[in-house]
Amino acid sequence: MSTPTEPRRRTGRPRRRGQPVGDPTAEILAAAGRLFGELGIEATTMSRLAAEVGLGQSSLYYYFRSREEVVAALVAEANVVPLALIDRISQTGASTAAKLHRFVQGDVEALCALPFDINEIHRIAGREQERFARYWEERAKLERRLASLLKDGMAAGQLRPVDARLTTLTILANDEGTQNWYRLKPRRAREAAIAVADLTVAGLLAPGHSLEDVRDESFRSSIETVTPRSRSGNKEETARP
Amino acid sequence: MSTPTEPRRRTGRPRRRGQPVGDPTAEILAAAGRLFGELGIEATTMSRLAAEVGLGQSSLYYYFRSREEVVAALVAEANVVPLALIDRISQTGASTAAKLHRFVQGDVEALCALPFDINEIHRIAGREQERFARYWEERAKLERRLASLLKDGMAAGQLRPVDARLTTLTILANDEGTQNWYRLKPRRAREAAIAVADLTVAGLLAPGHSLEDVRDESFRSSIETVTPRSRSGNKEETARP
DNA sequence: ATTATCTATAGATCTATAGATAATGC
DNA sequence: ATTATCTATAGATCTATAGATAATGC
Repeated sequence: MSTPTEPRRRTGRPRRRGQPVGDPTAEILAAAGRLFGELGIEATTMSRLAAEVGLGQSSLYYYFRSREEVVAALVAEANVVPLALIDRISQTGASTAAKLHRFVQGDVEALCALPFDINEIHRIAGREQERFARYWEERAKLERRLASLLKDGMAAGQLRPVDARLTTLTILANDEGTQNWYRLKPRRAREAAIAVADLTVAGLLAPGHSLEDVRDESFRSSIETVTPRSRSGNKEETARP
Repeated sequence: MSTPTEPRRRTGRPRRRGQPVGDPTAEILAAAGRLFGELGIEATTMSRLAAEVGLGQSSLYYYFRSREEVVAALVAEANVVPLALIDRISQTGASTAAKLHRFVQGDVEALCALPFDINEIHRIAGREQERFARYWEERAKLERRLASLLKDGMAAGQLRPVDARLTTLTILANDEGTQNWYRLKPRRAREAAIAVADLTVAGLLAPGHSLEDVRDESFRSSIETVTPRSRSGNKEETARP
């Protein structure tokens, strides 16, 4: 519970095998994410998770009250990255279409960088609406942001008129569906992310606007932006070239 | 094992509670599909499934060698509907864009009509490539069909030039992602299916072609086609209005 | 005799708790 | 004394099998 700034010495009975770490909470969560992706959430047991971080099974209960709590901790993270992404892009001075292009590409890449299947998270969070109220609030926020982006674009005449809400849900669904096939394949994921962004933007541009122009603007504006969008939420990933 | 034409009398010890049925295999599979969707595949136990069809848990083993076999039987069905759909549409005389529109709309609707989460099926089938070889063959077939449809459209100048394979995968991923949000919500699913089809086709049309024209042709051609695309693969579904 | 079910249960997990124990810190 | 681990285990499942049994059919 103290500051994790330095690799501080910890007391307590030593582990039977394996290196003592600082606060293992983060390590446990990272391992859980990996295993959730590898084996599926339901199939990941506390024993397996403990083995992954070099602890005894029961030792996990020192850090998490229950298995459910581990799941909840990861569920909580799922909407954070896309929300931060759309916030950051919104502050940009780019045109709506370019913003949309950047969002879709970034969202697909971010989802693909998650170690677990976002669709499984949805399913689990969906089964217990109250328990995961926070999750659904953030999801709703994300939807509102994206919908208002679309409305801006329509008002400006850059996007053709569509049902903003329905299109929002479709776009997010597309991004998530793509995750299924390109998760943890950074190179192909980037390629796919651009393809999805192209398809989405081209599908929404009003007549007389060219996808090429939007792409150019999107890539240019994403370079100009200060940060190259750190994917630091995900330690396991090697940076793509 | 005999012909299921008439509600034939069955012998054997009677069920403790519940109606005797003809061959319960189909009923078991239908119930399994429903439960897989409701509880998730991993969380569906043989006890729960047995209860659902009014049998004792161990009686299921008279029809299926193992739990895995039940899963495999449902996995096997997942690609059948979209494959049949693209075959049927291909034989039509419509333009490529209209065919594409019809396929996407039909695919989304068909996926949404499945009682279970197609993404979960993918995950399970993906984990054991050899065991589900048949599944992946059919999937590959579906991809080939769709890719060649796209190539036709590009050759005819109706679609803008894109990477056919990458776009194929993107389209299928989009359809599947949509399933996550509209499964078992027939009305909204239809609306969403049209939205996805619109977005997809608009995103691929070459300059000078209008989405409106394609939509008109798509709807017209789908009415002209003999069958209104029975969804008979899925007995539980009530027809939508 | 054959069939389709049932009851009972072995064996394998899995979660979560109780309580012991080996470190460090005071 | 406090902390972080361990060992051991209760209690709850879950899958799959063995073997009994109540029907029908011959």
